[in-house]
Amino acid sequence: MGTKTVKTIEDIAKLANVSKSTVSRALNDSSLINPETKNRIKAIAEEHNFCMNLPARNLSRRQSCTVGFVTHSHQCGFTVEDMFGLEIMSAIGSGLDVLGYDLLLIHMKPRDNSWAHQYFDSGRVDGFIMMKTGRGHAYSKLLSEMNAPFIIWGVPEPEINGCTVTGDNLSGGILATEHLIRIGRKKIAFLGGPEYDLEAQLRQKGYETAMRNAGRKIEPDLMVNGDYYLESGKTGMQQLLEKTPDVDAVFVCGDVMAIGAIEVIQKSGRRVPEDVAVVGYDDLAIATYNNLPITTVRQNIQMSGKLLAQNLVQSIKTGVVTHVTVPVELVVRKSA
Amino acid sequence: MGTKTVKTIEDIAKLANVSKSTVSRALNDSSLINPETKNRIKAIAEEHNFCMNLPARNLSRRQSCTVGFVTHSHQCGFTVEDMFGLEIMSAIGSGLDVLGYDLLLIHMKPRDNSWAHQYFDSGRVDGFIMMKTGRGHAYSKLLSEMNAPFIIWGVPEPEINGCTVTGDNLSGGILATEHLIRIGRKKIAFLGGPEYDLEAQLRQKGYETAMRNAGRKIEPDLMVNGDYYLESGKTGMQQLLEKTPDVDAVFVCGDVMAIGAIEVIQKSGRRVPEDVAVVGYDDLAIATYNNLPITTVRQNIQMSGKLLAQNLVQSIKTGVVTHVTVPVELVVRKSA
DNA sequence: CTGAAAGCGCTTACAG
DNA sequence: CTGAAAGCGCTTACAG
Repeated sequence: MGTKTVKTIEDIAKLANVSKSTVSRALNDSSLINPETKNRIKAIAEEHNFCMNLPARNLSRRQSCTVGFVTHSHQCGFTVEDMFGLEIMSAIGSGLDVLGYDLLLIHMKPRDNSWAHQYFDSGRVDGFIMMKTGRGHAYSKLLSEMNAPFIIWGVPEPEINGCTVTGDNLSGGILATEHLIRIGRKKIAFLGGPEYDLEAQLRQKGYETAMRNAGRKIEPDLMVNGDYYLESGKTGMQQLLEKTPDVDAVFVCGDVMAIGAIEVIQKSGRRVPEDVAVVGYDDLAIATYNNLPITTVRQNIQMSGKLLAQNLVQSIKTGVVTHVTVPVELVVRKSA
Repeated sequence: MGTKTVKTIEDIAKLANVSKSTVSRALNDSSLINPETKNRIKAIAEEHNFCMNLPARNLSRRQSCTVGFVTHSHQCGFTVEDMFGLEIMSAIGSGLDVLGYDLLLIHMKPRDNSWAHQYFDSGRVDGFIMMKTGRGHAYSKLLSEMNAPFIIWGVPEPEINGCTVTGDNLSGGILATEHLIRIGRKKIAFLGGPEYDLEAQLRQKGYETAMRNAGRKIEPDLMVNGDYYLESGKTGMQQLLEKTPDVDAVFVCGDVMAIGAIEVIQKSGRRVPEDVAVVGYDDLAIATYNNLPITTVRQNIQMSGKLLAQNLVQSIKTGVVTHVTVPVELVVRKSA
């Protein structure tokens, strides 16, 4: 509770000698209002530093102008998805701000699907934003059944009937691989994501495309799957080194795994990038801040956040379902 | 809008053949209600998957059950405060959840103080959480003038009249330094924060305390200020190496700066930790994920988030202003 | 224990 | 162009 005396449109109405209907219209820039009256009212509001009660307005309009960002609980420390998600969340916030929407954090607990009802049916949020996860389908179904607008960061799939925004994974894979080819590497390996992961699949496709375009063979011994965690970067790289000791480059599907890979390479007595060049993916903060700054494929996080915001709000307002792909770019640092 | 037919307490009232007052009381576990009636109503609500409209309840109760987490815009990339803040935000979310409060993200723009009015006077949030910044005082004053409850992550200061939660910086400094002494280092340097920063001051005091306790001299040549950014870790370490080439350990006031310091040490031809041991501060995700995992002082982020949540809500409800210090612990990894 | 009524602070047909 | 009135979906004195 503040200490101000002018707190409702009724207070303004009295000061301006009009009805609160008129104040409401003036403050909402209704075209029905006499311009002079409107300006007079606005001036009074301004003078008193008036802020309309938003919950009341929202109740009346039956909307919340708020969207929920769905996160998992971070009890067990951070994963890549968390880090990437955290960075993008910030961008989403800016994007929503200019649209007059707010961002609410929603923590969903492990085996609890009640968050969707709790936040949507209660009128707390008008829609949801979530990062793609393995269980994306389940959540997507849940939300569709509730008729809740939502948008997902991830590759569009037939089963998911909400909006999507994703990076251009195919181009990303090509860019990374072409860079390694360009700097003269002969045995270029691929350290991927989980098999079911569509983003990783596309990055792999990019890798294969670039290899073929350069007249290279795709060798199964040069390809291994990871799961985006640090540990899998280490074990994956270990395997690659064992199968192909003279490997001289690796395109790793995530920056965190790339860090693991670099560690293993160095431990094996090889130098990065001299003996083995490493390209990562995502351009997380740790890519820059790592001891050996990582050459990586940058996802345009600012633009992605903005698009997630805009397209979700559009979907809330009109029901239009969109799918967009955001361009990526190669950022050359020291690891390749 | 969902597709359900039972959406208001009035719908439930009809089904149960009672008034909506009674439904309201039953669902709110009022002691006035006949237990049988209460159970009957609850069963009906359950059966229809009923979710009360929270904005309406909040409007009626004149509260929002929402607190705002104030962040800066991240246009120019991440800084330590951002990374630490991001991690703690997640913990705050969990903490608020069990109290029935929601977390709203507030992006404040560079030279714009309107966020406070916009979110508080509009009834959008009941209070604020913010990370300590150089301009903490200004914001603190702003919020106090509005009578807005708030809590700050940072060292309490007379000018700041809201709640605070902070790590035990003094102990942190002692722990880090004692570790370096214990592992036999002779020339232990201190790479601090900005001079005005109270947290860094306390860490420095911890360093000095541990040094004195061990009968060491405090040598100005072994101490230099940084600003938490990567770059200052590099330049700071550079200076230390020039002033004291045989420095064999450094306590760095932040993990990001520690990464910069390690890079400079290695570039100078020295090994970490063999030639120069490095202890960081914060235990950010990057401390683990760094190429050379960093020995650091862990701030208990989970507990801190929980306390920030609990004490702010308490302050909202009762006006009580609290100041708490959270214990820290040393995490030994590879850099020292 | 329960209900009718007023109220939270807005918006918006409806009437003028 | 403006206002009186009903309504958004709850809560909570007040009366019984």
